[in-house]
Amino acid sequence: MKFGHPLELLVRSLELQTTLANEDREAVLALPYTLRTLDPLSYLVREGEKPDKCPILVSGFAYRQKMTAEGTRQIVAIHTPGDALDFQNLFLNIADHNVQMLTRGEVAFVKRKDMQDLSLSSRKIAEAMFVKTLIEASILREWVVNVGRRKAPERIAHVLCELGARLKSMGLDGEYRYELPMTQEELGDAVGLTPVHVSRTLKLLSEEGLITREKRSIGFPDWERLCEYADFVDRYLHLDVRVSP
Amino acid sequence: MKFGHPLELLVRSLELQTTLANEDREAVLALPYTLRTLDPLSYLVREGEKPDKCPILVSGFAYRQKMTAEGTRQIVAIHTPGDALDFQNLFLNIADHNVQMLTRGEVAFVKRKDMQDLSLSSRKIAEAMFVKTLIEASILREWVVNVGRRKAPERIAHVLCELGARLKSMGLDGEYRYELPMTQEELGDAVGLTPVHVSRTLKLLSEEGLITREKRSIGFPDWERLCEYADFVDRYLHLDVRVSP
DNA sequence: CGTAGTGTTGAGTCAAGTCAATGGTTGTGG
DNA sequence: CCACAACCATTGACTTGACTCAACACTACG
Repeated sequence: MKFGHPLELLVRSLELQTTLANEDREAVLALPYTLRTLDPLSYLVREGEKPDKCPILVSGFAYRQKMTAEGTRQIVAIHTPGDALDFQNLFLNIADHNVQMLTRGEVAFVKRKDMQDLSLSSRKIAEAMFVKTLIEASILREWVVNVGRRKAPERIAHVLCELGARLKSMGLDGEYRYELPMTQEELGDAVGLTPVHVSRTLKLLSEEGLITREKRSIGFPDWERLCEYADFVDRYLHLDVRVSP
Repeated sequence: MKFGHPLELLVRSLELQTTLANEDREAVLALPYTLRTLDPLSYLVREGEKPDKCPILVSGFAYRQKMTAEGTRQIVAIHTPGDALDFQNLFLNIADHNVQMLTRGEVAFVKRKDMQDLSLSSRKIAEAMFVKTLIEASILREWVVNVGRRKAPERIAHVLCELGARLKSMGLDGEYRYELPMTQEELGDAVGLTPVHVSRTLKLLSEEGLITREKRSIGFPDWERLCEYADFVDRYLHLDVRVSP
């Protein structure tokens, strides 16, 4: 999929929940930015730092992460193209977690100041940003549930469902198949399991016929059944909910 | 601790991170509200519903919760007096989780419309609300880490630290002792453990001299040591961070 | 005084972790 | 173009942290 303007996906993402006026769309597309291609593991935000730029993911994947004192890592969010990676930093001065590239990909860096001005100039855009933040919080709540209360197979199935639903909502991948953008170790860090157990669990899921695998490409022979199995209900993604005008 | 006005704690809470002008403070205190005393388990927000009022916790404790299909419960947030319990609903139309009273307490209900008008009338207040939302998201990220990557003793110690730090920041309880506002079963639902294991773990923590217990009152003989043990670093609470003007 | 809601403790089980060896891929540099 | 290294995934054997089931004690309260 090709886009004329790197920020077009951001607009599309904002418009999933909010209706923007033409001038709002244009204001977003008029944002000055620097486009860079980054390798996996590149840091976009570092815990403890005060960032002055707002990165927007144009292609590839990124994730949010925190380390424990023991040295274990927990991935707390996965980001897909079109996601703004730090509305946070517009209003909080110190990053409380890290943001890194998951795959190779392009990022548009917008100056903190320009982003602030944009949100000040249009109430619609400010609202859209707020809504996006609320949805991120909603996803975090579901992750707490996932990690706190579901067993390994359901837990992994659940993130597979979430990723699939989110990719589909942005029109980013085929219907019932996508390329998992991470290693099993990273998947484990996202769901609070060890890589070994992730491997065994994926094997189990495909033995049950819930998924098919070919390298890192995951297929979903029966999407409904998998959602049922994983206790995946997409309400928390607020994909179809238009906010009142 | 006694307050003249039920919404005074909300103002104080907002002012932890933001500096409000006098007129902003007065605008908040001028909000029309209905004060009600609610029993434990009373629902303030129900998943799937579209709420038309914005509850603000005046006294007592509340929590956010989601149920899995299996019937297990996960508590995803605990709220202390002064917390607004749904800025969310100002901008998202369908609740994706439940909010309930944890203890008996008072709640001021503000009309959704009045709250929206307030956020429209003052940029400072809108910003303060946004900041509060971002901090809730930050706490959620730490909860994902807690539940996903820490073992039972550290995990429970961590929430004890968090509650202590938050209560202290609002001047709501003694220095190094507070009354735990929940049963061990509820504590377990907050950290993804069974009540039996919570009981054993609390016992272990007090045998290690990390906490003292008397009924539900928890004491902290060596706060620093407990924080160290629990890997508790309060940065994610953004307590002392004033946002730039 | 009985009952319901808590918290505690013990014994046994099970899910997930640990450690370790093996095999497949990819990419790189001689 | 091959050899090697680095990374990733898989599998087996064993350990352990947390769960389950069950019994019992304590308290508050009608």
